[in-house]
Amino acid sequence: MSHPAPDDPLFCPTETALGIIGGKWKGMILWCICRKTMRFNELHRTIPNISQRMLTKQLRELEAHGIITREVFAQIPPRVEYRLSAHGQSLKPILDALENWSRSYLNAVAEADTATDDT
Amino acid sequence: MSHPAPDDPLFCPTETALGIIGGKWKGMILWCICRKTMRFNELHRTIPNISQRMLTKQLRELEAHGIITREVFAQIPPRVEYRLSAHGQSLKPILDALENWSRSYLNAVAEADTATDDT
DNA sequence: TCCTTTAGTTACCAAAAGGGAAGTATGGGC
DNA sequence: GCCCATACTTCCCTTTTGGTAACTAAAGGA
Repeated sequence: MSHPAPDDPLFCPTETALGIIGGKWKGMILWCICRKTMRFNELHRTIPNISQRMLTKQLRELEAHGIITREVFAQIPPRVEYRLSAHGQSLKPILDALENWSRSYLNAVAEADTATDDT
Repeated sequence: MSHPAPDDPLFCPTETALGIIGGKWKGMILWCICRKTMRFNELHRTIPNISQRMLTKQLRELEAHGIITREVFAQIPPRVEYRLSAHGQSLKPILDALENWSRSYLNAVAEADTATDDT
C-alpha cells in the first residue's frame, strides 16, 4: 500500500470516523439505538422532526458502515428492528464521551451567558 | 446562537457535539491543530483539497464555538496562528478515541475485504 | 368493504453547501 | 515600479442535501 494521499480520507482517521457518525440525524439515531433496540416507527416517534425518507437513508448508511444491524421479521404489518452491531458497541464509549463533553460545553456556555447577562 | 433548549424533548447532547465537530473538514482541521499551533497557509498546505473559502469558514465556526483560538500578529505579510483553546483541549481524548476507533474500523474492513477477495 | 398499521419508496422542488477564481491590503525585495 | 507573500473576502455557479407529499403491500378488525 502506498502512502495515503493528503486528500484521501484515510489520511485522517478522525475525518473517517466523523464521516461515519457525523451525518445529519446520526447523533440522535445513535443516541436512541445505543440505549435499546428500536423499530422504525419507534425511532420516528422519538425523533418526530425527521422525515421517513431521511430516517431510512441514515439508517441504511449506518447499516452499510456496519454500525447497526437491521432485522426483518416476516410479519404483517412489517416489523423491523434496529440495534447496535458489535462494531457499533465499540462506539458506545465514544458516544458517552461525546455526551459528557457536550454537557460540560453547554454548561460553560450557559455560565458565560449568565456572566454577561445585563438584565 | 441557537443551542437546543434543555427542556426540548429533542435535546440530544450527542447531536450537539457532532454539530460542533462534525462539519466538513473539521475532522482534518482538528487533527492538525490538536498536534501543533498552525498558521492559515500551513493548514492550507497540509489539507490541499480545502478551498481558502471553506478553510476560513470552518476555522471561524470552530472559533465561534470556542474550540480554537485565533491570534493575529500585526505584521506584514500577516501572521495568524490557530491553536486549541482550553475547551478544545478537553476534546483531545475524544479526538484520540475517534482516531483509534477509526483505525480498528478500517482494519476490520480491510480484513473483510481480504476474506472475500476472490482474485 | 373500508380503514388501520408498518416500513418503506419515489418524484418533485427549494435551500444550502461548496468549489473556483478573482480581488484586497501592505510592505519589503529586486 | 513590479512582483511576492499572507490571510483573507466576494461573486458566481454547480452540486448536494433535505423536506413534503403521495404511493405501496398485506393482513386484521369494525
